[in-house]
Amino acid sequence: MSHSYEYPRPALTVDVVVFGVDENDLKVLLIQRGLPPYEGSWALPGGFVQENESVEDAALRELREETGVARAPLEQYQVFSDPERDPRGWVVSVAFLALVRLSSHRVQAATDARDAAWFPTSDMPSLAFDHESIVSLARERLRERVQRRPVGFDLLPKKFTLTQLQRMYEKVLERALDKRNFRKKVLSMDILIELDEVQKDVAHRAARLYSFDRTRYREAERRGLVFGLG
Amino acid sequence: MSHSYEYPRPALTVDVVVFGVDENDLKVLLIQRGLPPYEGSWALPGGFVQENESVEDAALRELREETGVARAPLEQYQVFSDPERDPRGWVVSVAFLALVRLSSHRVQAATDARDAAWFPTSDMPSLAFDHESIVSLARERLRERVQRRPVGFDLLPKKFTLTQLQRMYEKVLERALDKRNFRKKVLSMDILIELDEVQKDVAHRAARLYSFDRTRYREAERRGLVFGLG
DNA sequence: CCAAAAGTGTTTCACTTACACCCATGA
DNA sequence: TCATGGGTGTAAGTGAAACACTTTTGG
Repeated sequence: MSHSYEYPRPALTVDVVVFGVDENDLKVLLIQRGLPPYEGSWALPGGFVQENESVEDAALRELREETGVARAPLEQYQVFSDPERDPRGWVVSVAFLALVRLSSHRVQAATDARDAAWFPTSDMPSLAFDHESIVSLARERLRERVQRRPVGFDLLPKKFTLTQLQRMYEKVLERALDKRNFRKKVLSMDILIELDEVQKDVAHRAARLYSFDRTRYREAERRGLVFGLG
Repeated sequence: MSHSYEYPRPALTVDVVVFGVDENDLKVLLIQRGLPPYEGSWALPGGFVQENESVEDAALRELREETGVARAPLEQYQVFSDPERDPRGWVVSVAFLALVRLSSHRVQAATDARDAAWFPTSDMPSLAFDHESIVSLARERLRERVQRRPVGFDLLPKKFTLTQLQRMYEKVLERALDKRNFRKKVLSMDILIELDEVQKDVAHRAARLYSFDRTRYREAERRGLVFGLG
């Protein structure tokens, strides 16, 4: 390693794949570009990293600026650095995935973006740059992640039914799960709080609500629990 | 995202944590810096990414230049971007891990390096920059990786005994494994070729040699095998 | 009373774990 | 002949998977 100023430097960006789920779909938040290149195309939210911040800070900042999402668990998962990936020249991007409660956020187009909207993963427009590969790798990572870490709860409302939890897993994993086995397993981990509350406004028997208890999760983990679901 | 030339740019480097095992230890390849900052300190091999290459290319190139290792499976695992991490200023680094057959490589100090040597992970010097965190995260990743993907074979000679395989796992995972269960499991996957050859020059019964067959592994995977060991 | 989803246990099977002795070889 | 690691099988236990009916509620 020599003196850094001797070397040409890339532009450094972050791209964030923001996932949410509703009753029907796993969705990704996209923005429509307001500037060239790819003006008018849909793309991932993201932008340039600044000198006084880490890439994590930059991803959070862009998330706030472009989508109004104030805080979300973020995870860095891959650097995209093919020299040809950006027509403007040498632009290296760090990809993140973020999980949000779809219900709690109203999206808002911001700087540089003409529009912002949620798209079901099953029906997405074609994307600018190499953003399609970035999204498809993100889905892969999310699938792995959700099975081994209790991150799926970040996609649900704070209070949820076991059926909502199961549906979320089924959408992320893209396969059906057995109801009884699923419930048995989740409950046996002892990481949920059973609330004295049930669903409202449903045209059938109201389901019990639960919430994820991170403290209990950490305790269970110390006692030897290995989280695994799906 | 706006025009990239409007933005300040970081220097971009790669750092490679090269792992090897011998009969005694899990080891990491380090170089002793020949230039400031941290002149004389031990550090990870690595260097600046060039404009016409991806970070993967850069990692491979640095590996070749600094250690003589021509090809090794490389995996990107984290970006380190704390603005304070490098006293020279804004230097963002992409960390890789690489697995090599210790026996097949003679290390050689190269450009910018005063010396290069293998250190047991249990007895490493203190390192330049944030390289200690980079190494400790790499060990974590290696542990996860080796249990879920057949990458450990890259640390062994092409022909190995089941005991060597087990010892390698034990060093990486830092725990003892049961001999009979380990053998049963590995062999049941049907991904090894049992050679008509045995160990040479040992002062006891010579063990049978095996080799890993990637083609068979891929077939087994298509048939539904989920690799898991340890 | 009907539609819709909530809620609940048992059996089977596969896999993991624990465990100890004889064998082959070279010194 | 001894020291050193090589090589082997079984039984018990644990966790995963398959599977269907009754209950509650609102409309």
